[in-house]
Amino acid sequence: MARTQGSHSDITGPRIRQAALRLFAERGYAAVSMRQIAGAVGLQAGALYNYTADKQSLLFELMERHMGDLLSARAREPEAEPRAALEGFVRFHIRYHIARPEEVFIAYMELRSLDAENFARIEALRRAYEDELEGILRRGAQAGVFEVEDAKVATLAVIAMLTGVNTWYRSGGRLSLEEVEDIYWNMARRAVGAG
Amino acid sequence: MARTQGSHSDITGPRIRQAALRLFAERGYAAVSMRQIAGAVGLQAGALYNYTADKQSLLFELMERHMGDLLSARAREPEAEPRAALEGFVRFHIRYHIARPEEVFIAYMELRSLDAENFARIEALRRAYEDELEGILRRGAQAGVFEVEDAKVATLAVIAMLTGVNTWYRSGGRLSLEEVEDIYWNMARRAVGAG
DNA sequence: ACGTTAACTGAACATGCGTTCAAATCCTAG
DNA sequence: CTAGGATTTGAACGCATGTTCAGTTAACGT
Repeated sequence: MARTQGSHSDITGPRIRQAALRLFAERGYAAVSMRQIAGAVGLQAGALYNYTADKQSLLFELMERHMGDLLSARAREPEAEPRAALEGFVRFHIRYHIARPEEVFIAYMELRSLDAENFARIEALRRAYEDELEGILRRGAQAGVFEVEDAKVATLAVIAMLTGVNTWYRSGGRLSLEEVEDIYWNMARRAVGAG
Repeated sequence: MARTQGSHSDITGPRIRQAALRLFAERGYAAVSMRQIAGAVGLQAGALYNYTADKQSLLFELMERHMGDLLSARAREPEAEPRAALEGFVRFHIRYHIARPEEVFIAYMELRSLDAENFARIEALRRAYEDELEGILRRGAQAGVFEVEDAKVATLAVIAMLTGVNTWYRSGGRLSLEEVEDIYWNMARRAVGAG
């Protein structure tokens, strides 16, 4: 029978994923070796293969988990009419992304490190997330509360603007999370013509 | 005396830089080998070292040249009062970045592949470019024609929004460069409260 | 106390890396 | 035509890579 107590695998698995996450975010997937990941967890490289099929799967699972978590967290947000929905999306995005800088960084810098099949799967998840905002913008435009010339472009522009927060925000800095949310909400709101 | 005609070095140097640019943008610095760069130009790996001290310098020079070109092109733009200056900056940024997707991609994805000294130099150039926009926003805010709560954040938000165009724009696509410029100008303008 | 098995080590494999350099090749100047 | 320098080759260097696997270790259920 399998060991149910004291087994290291319940602990080692997450520790490996966390070390990989940190190192991939810091140095990039291609620049990180399996030996470095193993070393960060106090293992030999061979031991990693009890937890992942190969290096590529390790990256893919990190990205898939992140995108999955993002989408389910988003699904738990309440629905609302366009203006409130936009505010909800903006605040959710800022909060979620600020809390997970490493996952966000990887999910979007290491797309090119995925093989074709894995890339397609992550890309689909990303598109699903973008569709959330695009839907809000389209509904708002139709209702006449937003002014967007091109919903697709506006979607990508707003997401790019919001995600940019991760390039500079550091907790304990000059601005609180609340203040950052407010600033971005005001800019996003005005950008799509919602007075 | 040095050969003045028919010398390959005048041709080979640029060809190496262009191949490195393409490959670095496509696969990432760490994932590209000197042999692959040489192969793309029809050379053996050793020949590259007539043109660059090492792989790191090759990357640094690509990035430094790009940032230098960006800053001098920007310096050639006419000055204007805040609103027109903002429009000028937005259109310039969109135009310049759409024309050089590979340079832009590298200059901002491969910062972490630079050693400490090279990183500091590129970072300084990037900051100088950001200061251009920040100055415009501050002047406009002071003059009461813009409404920005935090000039630094607004600067980074607008630049992130504009640079995001490179993730989706493809020439020959649905929108012309002119239309893209217009859309982003309208969004940026409203985002900073310039009616 | 014992046998079972999950967890891990440590060495090995083939391959690729960045870089160096003597030798070969090519082209120009005279 | 030849001398000489610019340019490139091709092999070699030491080291790192991802992955495999027989063997060791240690904790569990019985």
